[in-house]
Amino acid sequence: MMNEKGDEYHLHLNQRNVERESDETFEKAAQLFKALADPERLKLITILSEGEACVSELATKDQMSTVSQRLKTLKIENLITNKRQGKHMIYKLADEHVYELIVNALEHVKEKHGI
Amino acid sequence: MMNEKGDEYHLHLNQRNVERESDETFEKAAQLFKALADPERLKLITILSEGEACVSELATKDQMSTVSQRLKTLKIENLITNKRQGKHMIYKLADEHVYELIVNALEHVKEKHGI
DNA sequence: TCATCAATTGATGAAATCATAAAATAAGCA
DNA sequence: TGCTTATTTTATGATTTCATCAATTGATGA
Repeated sequence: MMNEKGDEYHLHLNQRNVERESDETFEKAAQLFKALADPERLKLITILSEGEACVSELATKDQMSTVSQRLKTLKIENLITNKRQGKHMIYKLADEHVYELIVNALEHVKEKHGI
Repeated sequence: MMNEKGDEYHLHLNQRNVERESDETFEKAAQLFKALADPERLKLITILSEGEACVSELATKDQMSTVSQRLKTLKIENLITNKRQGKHMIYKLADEHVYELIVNALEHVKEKHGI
């Protein structure tokens, strides 16, 4: 099959705007996505999008440690924050922005995979 | 330290809307995020946001294989599409939606990490 | 067939995940 | 204060999953 100009093909790109973002930014963004790259962590965020909750509300007794670890992962990426209230540690979303990110992803998934 | 109601704390949640999303959806969304969880793949998407490009535009000769693999990862998640044009395989973003997802993430990162 | 461009495969090393057990933090009470 | 319980976090190690590089294979056009 032929294309418009024989086999010639080059440079559709408008000379690289990429460098506007630093390597560090890409690195950090990748880490953010990594934190989101787990269905259980996504569930946690979805739950927290309805309101704050403490760890025992988010986990049964035998999942505690695992859930706590997941929350830590999310916290490191500033996706959630926590505060202590007596014996409880209460978690909530860092901001609405976070949830929108996930809603977008869920939409993309439903659209592209046709769920 | 005391909180408002002694040590009592419970259920700030408005009864779980989570189940509106199926496990499958969370699973797929997590896979999507996984595909985005790599700085090099994010760079590729950013480059492609400026226009379509073939593999050799995206890679030096010795990176070809690696770049090709990254593109495949992105394609599996329907983040990019490709078409053949002669010997070249030309890639582009699946839709603008995709890029917005990343822009959101970059914004979050810059805001929270203060870059 | 030869040269170019891209995709796939296989081997290797690095990283994430989960469950278990131990430690930290806070509160209640004698 | 010291002891006990409730809640959450951290450390450890086994397992699995991922990324990368190099080499091979496949596809296209001359």
